[in-house]
Amino acid sequence: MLAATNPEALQREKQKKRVGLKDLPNAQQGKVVLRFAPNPNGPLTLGHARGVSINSEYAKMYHGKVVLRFDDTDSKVKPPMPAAYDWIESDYEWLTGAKADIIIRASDRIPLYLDHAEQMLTGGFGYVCRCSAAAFKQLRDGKEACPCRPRSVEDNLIDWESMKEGNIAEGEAVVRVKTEMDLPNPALRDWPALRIQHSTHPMVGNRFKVWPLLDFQSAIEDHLQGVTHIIRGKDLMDSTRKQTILYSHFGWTYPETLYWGRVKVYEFGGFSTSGMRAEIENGVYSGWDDARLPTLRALRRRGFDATALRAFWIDLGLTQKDISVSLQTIEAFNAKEIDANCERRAFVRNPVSLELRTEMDESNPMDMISVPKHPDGKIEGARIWNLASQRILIEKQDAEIETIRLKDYADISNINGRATVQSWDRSDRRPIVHWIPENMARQAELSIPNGMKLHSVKGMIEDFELNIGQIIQLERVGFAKIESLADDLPVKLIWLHN
RNA sequence: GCUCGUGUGGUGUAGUUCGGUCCAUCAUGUCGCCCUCUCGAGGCGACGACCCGGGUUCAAAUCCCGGCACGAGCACCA
Repeated sequence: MLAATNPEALQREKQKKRVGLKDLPNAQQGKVVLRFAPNPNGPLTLGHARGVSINSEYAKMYHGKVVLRFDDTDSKVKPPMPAAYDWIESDYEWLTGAKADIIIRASDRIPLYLDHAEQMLTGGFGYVCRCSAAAFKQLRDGKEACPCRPRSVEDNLIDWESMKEGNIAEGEAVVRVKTEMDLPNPALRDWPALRIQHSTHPMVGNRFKVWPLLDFQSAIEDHLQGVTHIIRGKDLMDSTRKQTILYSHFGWTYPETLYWGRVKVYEFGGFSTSGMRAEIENGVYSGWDDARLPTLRALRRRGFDATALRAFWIDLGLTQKDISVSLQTIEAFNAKEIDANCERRAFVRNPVSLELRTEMDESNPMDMISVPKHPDGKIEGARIWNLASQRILIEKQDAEIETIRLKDYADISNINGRATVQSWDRSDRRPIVHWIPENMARQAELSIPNGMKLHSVKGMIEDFELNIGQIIQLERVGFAKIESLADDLPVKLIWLHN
């Protein structure tokens, strides 16, 4: 019966998960222009990485471009940080493997915005408003137009010139975009486009007295750059609506707009750049690359891989849900990415020294052994261990077990600090432990970020071809990166993940 | 309060446009087993979800109505 009504239902296939990002609406190959527009008030964080990853991935899918735009039009509330421009450019490059196609700073382009503001005034779809913010809000909430609204273009232009000259004090005037005053959403009614700021901008000084607000600057610049698709947080949905009104005043077509929800990573909480900045200044954190911070610089320092990070964000995709993810998931992506490139080394925490009694005989005269750099042979070569000293180190915990197998070497019994070889081959199912010959061991300190704290684990590391910056997998411990190798000091390791 | 948005296993995601191929995908997680050599690795397996209530229909995760929950915006910040 089913066969008659719906033949295909008989041979149902398991469905597949779509891989990669959804198609962009109304996108043409080679013509897509996207943008990533951070505020340069610090380096990029894990949260920004979502924007960078998704925008650059779409650009790749459609052979389009990404505009990296610094939205630095406020020098009072969120003053830009001069060093952050370069940081962000290099963070972007690290993450995507290439520089952004176009890089611009809003603060370099103020005349363009002022010019459009003037067009708006001349065109009669904007006006200079001299009401106080509070007074305007009250009128707006009552759907009433403010007294400045019906003034003539000429009067507006006169005030506009005074604003630009610096003859009107901050807060005394603002340029508004005309909308319907009875719009259901009060946030949209005659929204402010430019305001007066007499403070000094760190990049361009005090050349300009009038500065555009984000909604205006961003709208004009998107048009100037030919942006076809905007991907932004859903907290900016009202921006889209405001800007759409402005676009129709100018006779432009608004770009396709997509949104994402808020992301929280359990281990880090939110990502407030200004919050981190304050904590760094207070000495709570050592710097932007402090291992406890969710900045890209900190993650990079710990050994997170850019490809893995991108893969993680692309897998999450673009949804409007507010989500909480675990760092563990990111770590799983990272482990998959780096495992094949990480050599293995032994790191013995809380080392206990044992005397190794081998009773060398014909069958096993070796005092040199070789252990693979990677268990699957994904990395060529071996680590050569010299057993001349006849003393070995194992972890205290492992020393409490009487019969163990020294990984890649021998089954032993451990009685009163004496390790006696029982068999070279694996003879039973005793636990396998990692170990190192004492003469191959070097002091090391592993630093493990754990929430707000930074734990330190001391131990001895296998001293075989260690290099600064190298990410290794400590056998039975996890991934770590070598931070420093000073001659007389313990090797410094920074923890990555399991 | 007003405006807007979102609800699929512990977490994240696919599927929702055009109802049947979905007793619902994949990843992560948890648990278990295996391992001729990392028991915090690797292999295998199991667990676990369509917010609720109605309606339309032969058939609803998918369409309609009504609830509920959560989130965001309502700055002369970005």
